[in-house]
Amino acid sequence: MKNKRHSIKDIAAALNVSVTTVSFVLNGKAKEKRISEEVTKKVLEYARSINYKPNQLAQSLRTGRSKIIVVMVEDISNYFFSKLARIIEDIAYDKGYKVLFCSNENKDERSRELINLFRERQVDGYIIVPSPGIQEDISELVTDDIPVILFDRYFPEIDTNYVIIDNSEAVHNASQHLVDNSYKKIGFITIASNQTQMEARQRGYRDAMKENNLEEFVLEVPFYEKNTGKVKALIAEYLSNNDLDSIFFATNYLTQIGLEVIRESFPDKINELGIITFDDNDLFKIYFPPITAVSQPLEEIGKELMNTVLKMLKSTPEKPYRNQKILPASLIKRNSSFPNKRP
Amino acid sequence: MKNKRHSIKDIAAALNVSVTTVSFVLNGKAKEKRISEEVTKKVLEYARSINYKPNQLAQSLRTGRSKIIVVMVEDISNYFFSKLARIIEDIAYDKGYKVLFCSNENKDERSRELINLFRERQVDGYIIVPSPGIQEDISELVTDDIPVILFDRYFPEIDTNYVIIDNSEAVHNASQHLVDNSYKKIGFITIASNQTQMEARQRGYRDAMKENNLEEFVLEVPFYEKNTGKVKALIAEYLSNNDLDSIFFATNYLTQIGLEVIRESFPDKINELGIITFDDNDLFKIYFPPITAVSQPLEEIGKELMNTVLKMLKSTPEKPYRNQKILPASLIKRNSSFPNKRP
DNA sequence: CTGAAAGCGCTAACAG
DNA sequence: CTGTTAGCGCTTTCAG
Repeated sequence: MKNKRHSIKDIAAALNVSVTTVSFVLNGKAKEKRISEEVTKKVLEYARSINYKPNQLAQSLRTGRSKIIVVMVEDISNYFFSKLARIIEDIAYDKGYKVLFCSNENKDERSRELINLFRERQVDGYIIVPSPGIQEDISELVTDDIPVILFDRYFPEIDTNYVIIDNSEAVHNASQHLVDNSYKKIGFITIASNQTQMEARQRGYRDAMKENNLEEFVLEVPFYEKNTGKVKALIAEYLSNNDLDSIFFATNYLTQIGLEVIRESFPDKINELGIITFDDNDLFKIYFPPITAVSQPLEEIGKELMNTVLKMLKSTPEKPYRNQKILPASLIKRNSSFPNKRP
Repeated sequence: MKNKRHSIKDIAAALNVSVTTVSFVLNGKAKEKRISEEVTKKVLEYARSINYKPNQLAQSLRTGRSKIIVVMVEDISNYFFSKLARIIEDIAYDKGYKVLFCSNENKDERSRELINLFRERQVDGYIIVPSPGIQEDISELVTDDIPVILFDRYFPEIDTNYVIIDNSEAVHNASQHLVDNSYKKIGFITIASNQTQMEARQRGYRDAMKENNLEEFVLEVPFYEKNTGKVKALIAEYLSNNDLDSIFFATNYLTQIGLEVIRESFPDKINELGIITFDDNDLFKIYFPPITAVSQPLEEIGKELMNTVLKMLKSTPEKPYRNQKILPASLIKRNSSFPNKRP
């Protein structure tokens, strides 16, 4: 039952035409190359009948396109990225592309390794969440006319395509929402980072506080301490030193750690503290209390990203396809940000 | 700066040797083919100096190996699978393989599509979480001598490699843990499914109940109703009809839905109901109460899977590499299963 | 309208 | 010990 693969040559031989003709027909160039209706049909039918599938490898070698797109994110096991991966996957397979996912852990070293790895393997395009210091590698891709699009964050200094969300606006709105619900001492826990997305978020918070004449309480957790108990200690200290009535977590995993701290050290506060988190998670909905979250439009981001690379793939270096998209995020209001809905 | 790629021919020309020599040297066959030390060194050094990278595509076309492994899971955005993906990714890149992740949604149709898609693209090996009815497609892969390994569940009828965990044992232990903590009316909420892993889990529960002379309360949620509010209704109904003192959720997403139901319809019960879930999640740790979970050894599963495909890739049809591994799961005990640790 | 043939970059059998 | 050469399967130019 091992149906040996058919090649274009087999078809040509069986039908007594040349491989050229077969190739033309199969690539939809019959009209253009003015192949007779008759032959065209014959080839098409025969190809169907033996269930001919072109050898992608050979095709790639010849055309130089691998039909592979790389999606490099910070951590594929992160809720936000894995959900997005699911969406991108669907679009890609639909369009005949394969997608390689990989995680750079927000480290430049690893990002570089991965980019080099994939450059060697003639990947067609890159969708990247860039780690802080890889502008150079990114611009190299750009100058080499390799389709690359950034998302989640970008480098203002270099002219690339990107899809991001309006972080400052989103955080600004969400902060205002806390103010509207009469929270007065609003803390903002974020990562010490000068990446665009984190800076924008902090700006959104600070602006909102200023507009409302409220004091700013920002805790910047050093980035390299991710995963360590030190972050917990820092947050715990921050919480006891400031008598906050609400907290805004600027990122997914800080929320997790923060909630852990609250659970362990201030369990009674969980039902009075106002809480908002950046990036939603299925489980926040069912938390006690359900947690208000800034939610990124995953579906839209995924589509925008894929459509853009696809278009870039089709464009020429002379007239490149440009797309720098800023999408709005939405605020999903749950009990954790309404004092009157507590406990 | 656009450093045009170097080919093996360039090297040969530059060094005045033949491509064969270069190829042999570069493939580490210098010794075997008895190439002189001198030439070997010369080639190696020159290759280094121009930063030569072989064209994988050409190599693949020639050798028939793409160096790509497919990992097909139910849903890559599921916590369990995405964490695992992260582990597999690391091992694969380390070994010079690329990994393609894809989600079959536990649907046969989609599984088949994907398998066909990848067969056309000469993928080297498959790591698969099989949907219920694709035994045939799997055995086809097996009889065609294509490395495939199943995990999470398997088909007893066909002789494949697999990596699974001891589901019945794990659930049995966990159930016993509830009994030991003096829960008497223990409910078991699962999916109506005859897949091995679900059957084993239910068996583990039932056995434990029998051994302790406790009544069995099983709710089987029809599979196709995943994602609908109907599941919620079923669970709500089940909970009001049975005055349970504890619940065992047989799967990840049932826990989420179940907790949602409890939150919405029986909020006061959250602090008395004993709760255990199958498959951990970072957020269960910080829930109120923290939720006891059966946790699969992700790291081990990932390693076992990758090592196995890699070995299968190296083995011949005559002496295939066999590996059917059953790993133990562990119970992470948290407050939700201790009546005395509840407020 | 169709075919011959070159060649993408690499491997490996065969021949010195 | 090293080189010649025939492909892997496909696309595409050029020549009828």
